Amino acid sequence: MTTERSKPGTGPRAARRAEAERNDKALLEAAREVIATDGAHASVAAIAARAGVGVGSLYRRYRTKEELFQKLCELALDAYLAAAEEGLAMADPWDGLVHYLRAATEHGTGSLAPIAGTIDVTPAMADKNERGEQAVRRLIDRAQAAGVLRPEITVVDIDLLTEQLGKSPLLEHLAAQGRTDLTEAALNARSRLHAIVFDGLRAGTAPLPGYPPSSELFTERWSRRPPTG
Amino acid sequence: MTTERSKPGTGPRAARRAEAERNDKALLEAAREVIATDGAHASVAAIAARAGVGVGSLYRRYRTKEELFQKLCELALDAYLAAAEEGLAMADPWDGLVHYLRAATEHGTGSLAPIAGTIDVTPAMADKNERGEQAVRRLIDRAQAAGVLRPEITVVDIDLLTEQLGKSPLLEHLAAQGRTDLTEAALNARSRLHAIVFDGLRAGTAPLPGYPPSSELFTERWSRRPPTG
DNA sequence: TCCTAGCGGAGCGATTTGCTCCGGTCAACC
DNA sequence: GGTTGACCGGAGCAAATCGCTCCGCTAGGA
Repeated sequence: MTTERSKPGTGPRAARRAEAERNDKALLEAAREVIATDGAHASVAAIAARAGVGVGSLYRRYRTKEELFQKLCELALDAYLAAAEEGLAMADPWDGLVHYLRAATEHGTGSLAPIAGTIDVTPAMADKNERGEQAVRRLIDRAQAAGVLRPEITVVDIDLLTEQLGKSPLLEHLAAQGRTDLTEAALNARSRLHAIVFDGLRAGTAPLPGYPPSSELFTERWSRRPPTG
Repeated sequence: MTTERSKPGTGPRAARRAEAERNDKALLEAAREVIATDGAHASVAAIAARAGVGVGSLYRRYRTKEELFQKLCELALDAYLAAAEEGLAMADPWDGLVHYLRAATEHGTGSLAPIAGTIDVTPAMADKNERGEQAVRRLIDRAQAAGVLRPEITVVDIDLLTEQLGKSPLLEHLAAQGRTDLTEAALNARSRLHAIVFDGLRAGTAPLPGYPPSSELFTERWSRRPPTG
């Protein structure tokens, strides 16, 4: 990961390096939060301020705003993939699926959907997305084979559900207002909603209405640039 | 409603009046759509353009951008109240609740949540909100008394659920891209998700986790102005 | 003591904002 | 046919905000 020249790790300027790394983490998290509340209009100044660093430090690490956003997406896709694989590692198919859904919706990475279409899709993003999708597919197949997940549910259904639940207007709004005292209550409220939805996913109820959604619904969103401006 | 001097209704300048009314309708619908995609940053120019009118016409009807947004909120609250009363008029308690949820989530009025906190709450808004809340409470009580709705669900649960489902990132994004060809497929996909959630609301499953959410979660969002700027 | 990697943020030009203001249009009257 | 006047669309304004550059400064290592 690091190009080694003259003692890395605990090398000469190790303290600076550590600070830089902390700043990078803060930057990425701040970006997620600001995008969650401001959408694609999120400004670099707001992101830097929230991270507690100067805009200069931001631009030393990312050549452009778009590059930062792309990095953010790649990390989110990594998180999805990791969550799906953790779910697959669990013995119970239902618990595995719920584990994935919880991880994918509760970490806040779903909030960066608004930047879809405003940045270019890097090869890394496409690859990570592909691998994540396959893992989720396995998760679904396994749960349906065990008869615990409604049989007519598709990957697209789950993807759309993840996106719908990943964004929490309430939490984002409270965060923007600085009402950290209500965060715990809001998290509790959200977990109740999610529990309702998970129960709705269980097999045993009447078939869903309509037809299985096409995967085009998802791919088209990222492949196009915004509508001519 | 109109100050009558020299024949109103089919009066002398009736044609102009009709055009003005059409413009007003278009303006309100355009505002909803633009807010859905751009959030609170939605610009008056974008709204006017989407409505197909000049900004001048917008400002003749609303003295300020905030006034337009307030009107929009009042209309949305009217729609909620009407939907709840329609639900109460239905014989079956479950069908009545689902009717309300569908109406409240599918009309797109939920998308204006992002402007919460950016505009002042008018007395009319507070009143309409109060009456709507009471109607929803009756809807919930009735369904729980009939044993068809999970007994631990509260008004706040339902309000949060309405907000969560009211915003459709997929539909808004496709609309922003002008992909009207995919709208029907997106509507189908959304109705499937909603069906899943409605099934999750039905009585007969294990109790929800956590504790009933406090109503403070909702009221606080509207009562405060944004965090000092 | 000096060196220098990395820092924060003032400031740049370009863009976008909410809003005003005015010339043009068209149905209704004389 | 000419006049009127309500209503329209959008050019244009000052102010705010944008992405990004640049530079003076701080603080650890030699």
